[in-house]
Amino acid sequence: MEKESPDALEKKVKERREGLPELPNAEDGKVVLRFAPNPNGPLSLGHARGVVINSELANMHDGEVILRFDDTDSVVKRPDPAAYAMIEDDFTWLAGREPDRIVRASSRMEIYLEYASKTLAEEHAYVCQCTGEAFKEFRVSKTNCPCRNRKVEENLKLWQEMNDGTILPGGAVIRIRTDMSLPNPALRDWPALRIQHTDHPIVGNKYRVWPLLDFQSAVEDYLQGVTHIVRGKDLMDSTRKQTLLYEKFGWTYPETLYWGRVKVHEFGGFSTSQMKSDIAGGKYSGWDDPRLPTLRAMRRRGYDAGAMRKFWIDLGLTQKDIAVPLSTLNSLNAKAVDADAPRLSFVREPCAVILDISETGMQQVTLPIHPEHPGKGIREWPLEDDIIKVSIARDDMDSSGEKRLKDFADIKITSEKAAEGLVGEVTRTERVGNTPIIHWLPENMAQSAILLVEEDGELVAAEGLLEINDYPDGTIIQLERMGFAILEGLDENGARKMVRLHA
RNA sequence: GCUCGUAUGGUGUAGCGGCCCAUCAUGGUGGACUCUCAAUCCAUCGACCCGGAUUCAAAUUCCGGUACGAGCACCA
Repeated sequence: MEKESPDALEKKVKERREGLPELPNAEDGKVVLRFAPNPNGPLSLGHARGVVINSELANMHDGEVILRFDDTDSVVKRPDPAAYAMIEDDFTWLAGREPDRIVRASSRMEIYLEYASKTLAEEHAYVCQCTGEAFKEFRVSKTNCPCRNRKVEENLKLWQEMNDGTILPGGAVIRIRTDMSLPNPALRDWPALRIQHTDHPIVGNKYRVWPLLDFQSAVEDYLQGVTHIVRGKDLMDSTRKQTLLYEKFGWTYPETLYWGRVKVHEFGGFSTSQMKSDIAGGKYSGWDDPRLPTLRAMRRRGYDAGAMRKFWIDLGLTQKDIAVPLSTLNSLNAKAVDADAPRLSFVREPCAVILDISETGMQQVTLPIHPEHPGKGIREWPLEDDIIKVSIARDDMDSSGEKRLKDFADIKITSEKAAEGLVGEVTRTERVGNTPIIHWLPENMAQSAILLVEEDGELVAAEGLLEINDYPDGTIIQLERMGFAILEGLDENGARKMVRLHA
């Protein structure tokens, strides 16, 4: 009765792991992750990895994701008050749900300062008044800095002076007392808080001493009960520094995973601060300028959140530094968007051709809305007169000879009338041979339109004629022979506006 | 300089000592289909950084080398 052959039994098929690997030491339902951007601008494609990985991992383990704004620096990476809401919005769009908790570091300052004075009181830290230069020498020579021996009372007094403004920025810093002979120089008495008198965009001048990332993040992860941290491998030493602090308090450090650097080839050199100044300088129209790698810009162009999630999940969670072409994302996005994208004809830089169609006997042309989904219906282009005027793209005029107007007829250009345009002649309506197919529009089906497209870094508004349609704004369409675009209202001249997505 | 990390087809990725003459995706090539330069379909190309060691058996473990990357900020 054994139906399977012994061979089949031995040859079990090896399963390929789908999606992300399971989190180590994860108890379903109790996992807490966090995504912690600096709110100095909206999220970009690079941040998307953090949103996707963390939210996906939380989904897999029935856990929570915290969106934490690490806004403790008001000098180097100054927070943008408008960024908080943009980031929440970006997060929700990409993750497909809202973060379970939202934490703003700047509104938790009292807590951080309390922990800071506690580390001082318990001799886990000290006030260091050396200059950065001076301390660097102690660090490389593995020698203790003189401030290290200060008594607790003295430290507390200086701490007071740091907080009341007596000590100016740069005058002192709080260092965690680790061990100056540690082999890894990055860990030797690392700085935890510094003085900042620059007003904070959200909380103003209320605080004079602000925590650095390693301290703020360490304390907050503990308070929030974060169980797993996924971060860039450039933060490996942060993990080590923070673990040293956790040990002092008797806390257990979360499981930590790392990813390597990713470079998306087409979006090579964009940083949030660079984009910000370029927008201010008028180089870009705003955060949603189609040339930018921000989530807002990509969303505006028609990128699908699910495709973007798949993109990052497929790249996985490895520590390799990788460079991926945008075409990989585009390929996933095309798959996500194609089935719902109605086909339309767009004639860029149109030129008119006069045609006598009386011999064809055709009164209308019918085309599918989507060639693979006939159920979506058809498009009908009425051809009302014997002499009609059609438009074809200037680019399609380049080569001479016959052309086939898609789904209609083969034509050839016979002459040119200065006023009216070109004059053509229908040679046949049936499809024979392989006459090059071009797309076109009859005059009564054409409305003026512009297509916003990036060409060599410039945003070009390509003028042309779009097939008349009543799809609402935001509809992703496929322009036949050109690629995907999204409908976006009317421009100042009343022309239908489109933004190009990708091929 | 010190410390840490990574190395599988063009690009990503799976692989946790024998199911591996290595997975999947993307890409390239050829073909089929198609009144879109899209989509679909079929076929095909193409990789375990190098050298030792352990083992009956290594992409998988260990050691050394090389390459690349990161940290050593009063940024995050």
